[in-house]
Amino acid sequence: MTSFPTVPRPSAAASMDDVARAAGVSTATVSRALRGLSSVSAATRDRIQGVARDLGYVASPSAASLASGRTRSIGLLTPWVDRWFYARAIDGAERALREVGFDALLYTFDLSSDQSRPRVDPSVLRRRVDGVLVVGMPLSREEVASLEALDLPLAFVGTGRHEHVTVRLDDDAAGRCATEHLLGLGHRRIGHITGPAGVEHSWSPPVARHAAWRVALEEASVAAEPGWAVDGAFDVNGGREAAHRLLETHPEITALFAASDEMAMGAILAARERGIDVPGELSVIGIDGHDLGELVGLTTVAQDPARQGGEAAQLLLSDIALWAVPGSEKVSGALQVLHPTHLVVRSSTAPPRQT
Amino acid sequence: MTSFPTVPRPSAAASMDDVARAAGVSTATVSRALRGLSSVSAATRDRIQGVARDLGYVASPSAASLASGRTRSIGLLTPWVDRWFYARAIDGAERALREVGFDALLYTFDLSSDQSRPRVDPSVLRRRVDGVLVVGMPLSREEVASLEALDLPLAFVGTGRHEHVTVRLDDDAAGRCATEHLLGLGHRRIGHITGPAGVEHSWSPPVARHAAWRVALEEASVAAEPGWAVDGAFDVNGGREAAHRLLETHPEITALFAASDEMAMGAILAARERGIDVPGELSVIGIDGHDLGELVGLTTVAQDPARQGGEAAQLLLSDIALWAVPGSEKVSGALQVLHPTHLVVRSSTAPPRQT
DNA sequence: CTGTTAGCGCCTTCAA
DNA sequence: TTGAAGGCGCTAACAG
Repeated sequence: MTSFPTVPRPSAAASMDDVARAAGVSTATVSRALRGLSSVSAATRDRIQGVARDLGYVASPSAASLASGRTRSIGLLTPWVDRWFYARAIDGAERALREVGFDALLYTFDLSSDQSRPRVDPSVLRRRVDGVLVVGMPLSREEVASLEALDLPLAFVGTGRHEHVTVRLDDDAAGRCATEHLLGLGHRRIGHITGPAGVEHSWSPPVARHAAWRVALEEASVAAEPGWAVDGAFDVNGGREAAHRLLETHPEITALFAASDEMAMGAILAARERGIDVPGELSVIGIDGHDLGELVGLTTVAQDPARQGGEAAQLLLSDIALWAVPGSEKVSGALQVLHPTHLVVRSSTAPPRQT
Repeated sequence: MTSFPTVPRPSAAASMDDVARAAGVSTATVSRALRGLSSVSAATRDRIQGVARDLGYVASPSAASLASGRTRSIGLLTPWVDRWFYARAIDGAERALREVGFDALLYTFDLSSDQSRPRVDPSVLRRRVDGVLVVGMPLSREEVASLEALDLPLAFVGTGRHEHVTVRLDDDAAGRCATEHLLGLGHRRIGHITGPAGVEHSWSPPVARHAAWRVALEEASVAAEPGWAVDGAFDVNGGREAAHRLLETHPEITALFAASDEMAMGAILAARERGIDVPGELSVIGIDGHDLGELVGLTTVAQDPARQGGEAAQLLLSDIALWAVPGSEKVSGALQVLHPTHLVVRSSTAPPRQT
């Protein structure tokens, strides 16, 4: 962070004093009236509101924060704002916050595949937000600890440990749904593209989906080859590369379950590049319900990230409301909210070709 | 409360007073040292920084804002955070701001096609941000006026009137590039899908691209039928519907230039639905360089919204730095920055079929 | 180069 | 139900 020039700025906006003077009351009463506290008579409240409107009065958030200790804003922590799930979750969260007059502060952190991401240093959030919403960011244990050290309400969307408030889809159900769709079509040799290698937390979406795939196969009495599951980066190119690897080493595969739609799209590109017909020779299914899945006729297990983001924001807000109320700190302590998914069948899946 | 082995948590809210006391100086000196003002000896500065670090001191943004009148944050105004251009522009802007320690406040506004969008009411921004960055949002004249009434530095990305600081691609050049690519392949009957009906501002991207299409055709001595240009919503379905209308009424078209990649993708879907081969019977080109254009082999004129967002943020920051400095208010007054584009040829365009 | 002194604009006890 | 007064934590003159 480099230093930034500072200069004085003229302020010409109406202050609470102006309103108080014009309404013939004290600033304390103005403050109470404008915040809707009950201890103000309806008559004076209305008068004050009228005066405030006429004067175009807008409270200074800085002054209010300084005096009250609450900022009415929350920090949105995310590695990307320009990916499908993240963008939609952020959108949902922002709308829910705006609804109740909370600001959304965007904090993106580099999360490159080369692990060189700067550690999330949440100290900048101190005194700046009333709570933190982590959007789909896989955090290390140390990062989570430093977030918790802020002693602020915390919520997670899309991924998160069980000891936190977390809103996500049911990864197990989604993974089974996808796999069972393929099994139901008659496939037996079903490959899987999971997330990046090295992630083994059970609360990580790709890990849970991977496990669901394995269980679904077992339940169908299909003995999965070890090589049928390959890892890849969680985007189109990651899916493409992974699919190439898989199809190279295991051409017997007739169907493929990718842990995300973007990876599934990558897999479809890879199949095309190898001259493999989808769904004639290879069925492909993903998870997400990506808007552009239709471009390649992608069958998928759809979710609604915006709703998840909105609900997580609301949970966070209620935690914030309870914050500092004695004896009620851990109300929603470790709440896990699982959002529903639904199968969207398009043209990337079909029964296996009879050979 | 019983004693319990707790993680050594950073001291609960060390204030500037604590740092001053521990360093044996006044708070004024701490303030100066920590902000990197030159009027502090290197020795005391280092000492103060050390003490601050040891104490885990983090300045209160509210107090700093209240005292200085500057918030070190900017408002990001946008209709959507979950569309390709917007998400990437926001990402670029956020990173540029974070770089210099500025916060990005996200403000989304509904911009539904039914015109029922709530007017942008910028009064909430008063005293809350040092500047406003409008991302690709077509604002009415009244909305712009109310923004200007804030008397804050203002910048636009992707769209904006000439009297403002605006960063965008060269719509004219991009539109010509796309059209001339089709002309160069030998097409003469070239349709165009522009933006929503009713928008006629020359500073609007779809309008400028439409004009470029018309001029390019004229220069090639092609007399465009009036019906060759159709309007549509700026997304996949808008493009799809528009393409259906166009192909229904003007089947003689052999190529199609859509004002955005998402509309172009929609057009490709429409062609598929009508059994029209792309590029065999119909070439399609868009503008954007959307990540997923590759899924349908979309030829496009690519831009980099993240860079545009970043540059707009920097221009805004320099305007903020100059704010209230006598005689320098309008330095970048009406700066128009045009970013380059480049043609990406894939498989959705080809010479017209010989008939 | 450093300290002193006032606020910035609001919230929040405490009294009335 | 209202008012008076004291901060919240920091910055910005002005001295020295």
